[in-house]
Amino acid sequence: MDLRTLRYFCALVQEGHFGRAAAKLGIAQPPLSRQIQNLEQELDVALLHRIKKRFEVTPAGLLLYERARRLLDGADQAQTDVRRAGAGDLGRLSLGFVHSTAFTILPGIISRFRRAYPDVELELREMLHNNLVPALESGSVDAGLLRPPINSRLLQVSTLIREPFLVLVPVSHRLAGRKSVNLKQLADEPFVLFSRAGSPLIHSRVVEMCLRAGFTPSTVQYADQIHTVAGFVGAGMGVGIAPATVASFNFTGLKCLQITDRPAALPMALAWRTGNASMLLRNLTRIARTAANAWSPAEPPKP
Amino acid sequence: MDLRTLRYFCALVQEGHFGRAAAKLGIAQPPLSRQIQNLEQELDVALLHRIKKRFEVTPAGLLLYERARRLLDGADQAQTDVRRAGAGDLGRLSLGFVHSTAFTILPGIISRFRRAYPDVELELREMLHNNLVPALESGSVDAGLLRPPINSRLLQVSTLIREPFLVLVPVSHRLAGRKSVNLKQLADEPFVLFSRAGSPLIHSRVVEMCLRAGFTPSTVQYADQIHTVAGFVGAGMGVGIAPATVASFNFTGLKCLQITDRPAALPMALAWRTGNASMLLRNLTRIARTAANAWSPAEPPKP
DNA sequence: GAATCTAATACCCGGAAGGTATTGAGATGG
DNA sequence: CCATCTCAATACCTTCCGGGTATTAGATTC
Repeated sequence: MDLRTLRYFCALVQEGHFGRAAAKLGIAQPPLSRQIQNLEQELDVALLHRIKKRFEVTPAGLLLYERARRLLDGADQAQTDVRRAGAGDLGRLSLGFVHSTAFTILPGIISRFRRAYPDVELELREMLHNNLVPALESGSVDAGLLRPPINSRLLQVSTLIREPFLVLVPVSHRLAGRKSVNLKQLADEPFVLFSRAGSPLIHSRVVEMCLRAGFTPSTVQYADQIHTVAGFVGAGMGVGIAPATVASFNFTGLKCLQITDRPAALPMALAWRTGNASMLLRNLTRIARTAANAWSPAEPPKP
Repeated sequence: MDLRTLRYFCALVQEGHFGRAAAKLGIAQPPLSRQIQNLEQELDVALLHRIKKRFEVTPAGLLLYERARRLLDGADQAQTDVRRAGAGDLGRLSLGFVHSTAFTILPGIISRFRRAYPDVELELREMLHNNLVPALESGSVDAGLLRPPINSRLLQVSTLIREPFLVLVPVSHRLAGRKSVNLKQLADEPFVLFSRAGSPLIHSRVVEMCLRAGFTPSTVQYADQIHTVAGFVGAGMGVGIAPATVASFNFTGLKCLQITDRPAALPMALAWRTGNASMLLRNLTRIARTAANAWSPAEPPKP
């Protein structure tokens, strides 16, 4: 009992006529007659009540017809779904991300991906960097948004955006009126710094760029996240250095100034396991690059 | 995409190994490899991620596996169900019956049939004789329990039981002590008669047997149903003649006497449309005959 | 590096599915 | 009432697909 035979039987029941059913199926009438006979023989059931060169469908035949219809519909559906899954516009994709991406590149990726692939279930999981990397390696997460450097030979990394740093000063600060500033001008300022524990990468980058400018920042306060840093600076506790995303939040009480030293920007990357050929992933990386191109640090996330 | 191919693919996914899957399927390994390749080609989807002589199932493959499992299960189920339907122990059967059978042969048939064929939905429809016959002819009812004569060339009739008639007398009656009675002895009695309108067959039979015994029954009261007749007799309104089933009700105030004249018994038959080869119907007729053999007029219906 | 295991490839064979021609039984219409 | 038409079944042929065996190529293991 294969699907072709069932298709034949359904056509026959629908048409009520061997010749028309055969024509509809694109075959000749004798093969259809034989297939139906074989089916009846295989099931050992009279599906048709043949009476005077015509026939009516027996109750068993009617039952088979209903079941066969459902099976055929299911098979068609399965086929199209599998095709779609293979093309990457049906399925499930889990995307891990570190907290800071939620304010930069992630929203644009999500909305674009959802629009382009509404039938892909995009599972979003906020994770710490150090948990996300092994999750990617093990395959429990398909793709991850996180900051390089990523030291794993199993993962492929594609940098999406590079966020420049900005200097934050309270509105009352002597430098608040300027558009840009040289780091050396901040040598004697009290600093609100990203903490080593909460944001080790940014912490080291900020300290490093200050050292390169010739001074060690004198820390008045540590903070874990960008909002906290901005809040402290806005409260007049000191100056700060933060990724450019901070400008898009419109915090009150502070000004954002460009840095003439042009220290190395902070990259944000998409990472996935090497050899993952899934079209879902491929589509996500494409979408991510598109979103990255449309992203600008000073503006709120685009659709 | 036919069921065989899906079966192959499922086995492969389950075994995770071409050789073992092929062995399980009872075929050699090369044909299996080829079938899977053909399937991938037909769907234009990579179902397996082949990596170093081993493979893992892609998301699309996993989706196909799930769908295929369901389809295969559905096909198996359909096959067994259709076989059962063909054998007559799965399906739906409608049985029409006239009121009077509900106290005689019908209960035994129902309980036996339900026990023997629990998966056949037995649809019971009480109908008037004159509606039941055309319903049988049109096929809207598969079988009918009713009293001959049935004048329809389209229907086949099988008499199940023959109910003798009994005489009913009030307990205070002069004949109440006897076991049997000759009809002639009732010539001058007031009669409670089945009405011509409500029970034409019994009415005519009773009148006929009285005429044959040499008298016309003088009617004191008409009644439509057996309960009413028995009630009136029990109330002392007169004597009556009724089918033997009356004895099984244990009405108070009356006695049931056999009739030495032995008038023709009242038949009850099963009827169905000629040429209906349904196994459901065949099973029902067999059950009905069994139930009829076990039936006795004086006792309450047997299981 | 030899042995072994696994999937893929090459090639052959048999059977099943499809096609054409025909039959035979009913229905139809003049 | 007979000729014709219709429709499913039968007979027979052809083709192609599924399965088998033998072999190859690549990877792992001892």
